[in-house]
Amino acid sequence: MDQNRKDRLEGAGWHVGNAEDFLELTPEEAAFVELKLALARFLRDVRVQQGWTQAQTAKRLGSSQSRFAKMEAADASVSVDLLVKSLLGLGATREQVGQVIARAA
Amino acid sequence: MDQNRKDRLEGAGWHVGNAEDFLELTPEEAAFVELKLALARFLRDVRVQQGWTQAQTAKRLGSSQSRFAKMEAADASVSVDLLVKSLLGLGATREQVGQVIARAA
DNA sequence: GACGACTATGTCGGATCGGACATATACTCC
DNA sequence: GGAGTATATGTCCGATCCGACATAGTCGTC
Repeated sequence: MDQNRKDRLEGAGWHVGNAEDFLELTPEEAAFVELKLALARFLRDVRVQQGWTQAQTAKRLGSSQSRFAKMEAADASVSVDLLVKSLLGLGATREQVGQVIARAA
Repeated sequence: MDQNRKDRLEGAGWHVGNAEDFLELTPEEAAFVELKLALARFLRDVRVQQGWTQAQTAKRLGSSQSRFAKMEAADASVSVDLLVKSLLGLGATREQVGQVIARAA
């Protein structure tokens, strides 16, 4: 979010924070959800990069469009296991996955 | 395993392979279990480094000694989620976790 | 504004996971 | 060799996850 938008919202009585503030997560919990979000974003990147739809990609992985959508959304019902397995299944390397988690990507 | 040991075993009629060969895993599956093993080893390193027992560490994480033993053993009943959450709970950083995953075995 | 293609959300039944307990094994010290 | 401490293994059952289906929303194109 850019600073202008933040200022406008706060001027209108909103407080702009992040997931940690809002849900009162511990630092570890926050780190975990951010890690999951990073994997989810990378998953979308990989798919879009290859020009596939969610439905195509899900089928390729033996899953469904709806679950794949939840993966990309880092839904609470999606595990890191599933994200990592899916990424590896789409051809991402262990190194890439590590990079994404470490925050470099 | 060093080459001497390998030679001795093969001389005795054993074939020395790896999990992928033995269980006939696909490359992705193999990458996934190796990734899990790397996390498990790191978990043990972190604990030992700090001079704690499994029981102490488990309690600290709100788990049990038996489950923690399974984590360190990368048991099939242990998810990557649990390993990552535990590592973060013990103070490891997201960067460290990423490094461990990215690292060539 | 209807249609088609794509994505998002809600829900369910079966599958897997996780804390707990019991018990087994390994090692040390006396 | 018995006691104490640490780690490993097997099992149970409540909690969570996942594929699937249904359906709702979004975005073009006509």
